[in-house]
Amino acid sequence: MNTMFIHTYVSVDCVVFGFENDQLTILLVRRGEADSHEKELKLPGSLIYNEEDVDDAAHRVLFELTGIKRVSLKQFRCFASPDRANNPEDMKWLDKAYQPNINRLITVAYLSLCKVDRKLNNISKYKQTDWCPISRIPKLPFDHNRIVNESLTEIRTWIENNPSIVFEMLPKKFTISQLHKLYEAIYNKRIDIRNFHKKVAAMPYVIALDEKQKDVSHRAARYYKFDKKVYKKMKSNI
Amino acid sequence: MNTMFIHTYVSVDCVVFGFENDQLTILLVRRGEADSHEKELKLPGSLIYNEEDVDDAAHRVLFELTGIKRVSLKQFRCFASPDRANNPEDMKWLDKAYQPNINRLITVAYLSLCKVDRKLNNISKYKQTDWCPISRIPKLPFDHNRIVNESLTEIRTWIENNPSIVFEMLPKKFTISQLHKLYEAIYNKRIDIRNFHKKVAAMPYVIALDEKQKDVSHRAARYYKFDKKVYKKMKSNI
DNA sequence: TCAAAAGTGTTCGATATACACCCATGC
DNA sequence: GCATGGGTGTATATCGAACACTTTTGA
Repeated sequence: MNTMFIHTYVSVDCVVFGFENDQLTILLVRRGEADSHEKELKLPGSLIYNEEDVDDAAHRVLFELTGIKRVSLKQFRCFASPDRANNPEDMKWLDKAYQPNINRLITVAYLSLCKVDRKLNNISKYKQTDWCPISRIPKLPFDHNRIVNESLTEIRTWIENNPSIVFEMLPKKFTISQLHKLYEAIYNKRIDIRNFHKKVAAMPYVIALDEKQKDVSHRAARYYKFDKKVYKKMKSNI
Repeated sequence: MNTMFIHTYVSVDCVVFGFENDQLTILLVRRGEADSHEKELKLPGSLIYNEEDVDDAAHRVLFELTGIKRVSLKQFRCFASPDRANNPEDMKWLDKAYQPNINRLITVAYLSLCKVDRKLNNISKYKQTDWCPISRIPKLPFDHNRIVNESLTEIRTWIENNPSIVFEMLPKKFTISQLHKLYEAIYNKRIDIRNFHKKVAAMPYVIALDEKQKDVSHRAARYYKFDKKVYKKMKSNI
């Protein structure tokens, strides 16, 4: 056996964005099994199986987390530095979680979006999951902090290519204000609200509903919904 | 040893674009060693070594091909379908070129740009290399045709993020007409020449030289050059 | 009546698009 | 003098950015 070439395990790691309290948040899971006392958080991920494509593995991880089968996912980079998994803590965890003597591990990073009010599958192998605001991401194992940082620029280019994905972070019925704050969080800058209204009015796939907010101590905001069919028709007409 | 998870070799494959006869071309290499009678063409690539990052492996492959150490490279996707390397011909080639019993192989695809008049390292392990117009790419092994197709959309987003890279496909001195035809090839559409002149005039890093074409049977075109320093300074001022 | 957030138009500058003729050179 | 490609300007449409007040509601 020629040992000159790497023969390695491959994992996927998913950066799942949500939106809560006017902030982008990321879904983190506790590393360690149910009975473990490990406290450290990490990105949800998994080694990939035999006979499994990386895209399928990422879908599997997200299905285990959220119960959603057809989630939007974007592969954005392979991380393969030889020393990305040689921290003693990380190696110990790999030994325990998977098997001993994983000498090298490369990972393929994915981006995904999710509504934070979604009931997560805490019954699954992830004993605990947490939405963590991006301004307060703790030190994560492996190169997960780097992955998170790179995902923040990826999310913008993704939205520019496919504006429909932002609605995956909002409830089915949402107000312009919510959408506005979401855009402000994603681009990390103030966006003029009047220009924003115009921008939304130019999106034929954002449909005004008759319904309004109730029991708010100020003028009630109108609800809107995202219409997938209108979006697809519009996109196919380009 | 848990065999549930893949334990795989990893390769890099490079789609190197050039520009010749008003067409985008891709650099292909003959599969098979010097003494082989194999005729099939493939993308240049290599398994990655122990202790080597994928980015480094891609740089190594391009250095072997072109002799350029600091070439621009963009990782754009990991291809990991379980059946991407199970064509008998491809498996036979893997056995010969690397070692027997490579049961699975995932690859990380890179995009790069090169001047076609560059002297290529035909002395290297690639016995023969060919610039092949993208309109005439033959059937390639593995999923290399798919990789090429996806690279064509990647090159545009790359240029939009970094307009300086197109000059890597042109000679040091070039005419507006060459640049114009290159943009037309990349975007695969006609671009109005007067508007294009304005666009170039708005690029402070494209510098007019005093020199003009000689011995052409029409009005001689002025030469221009790309100024890296001006580009970097401009970019840092954003 | 006050606090708090919703909703609404106009102007300006920059940028992209459409479009046609004269110029320089070699043969 | 003609064929070939080089080089030039103007008018219009579109898009993004700046900017402030009135409306609705519950407390």
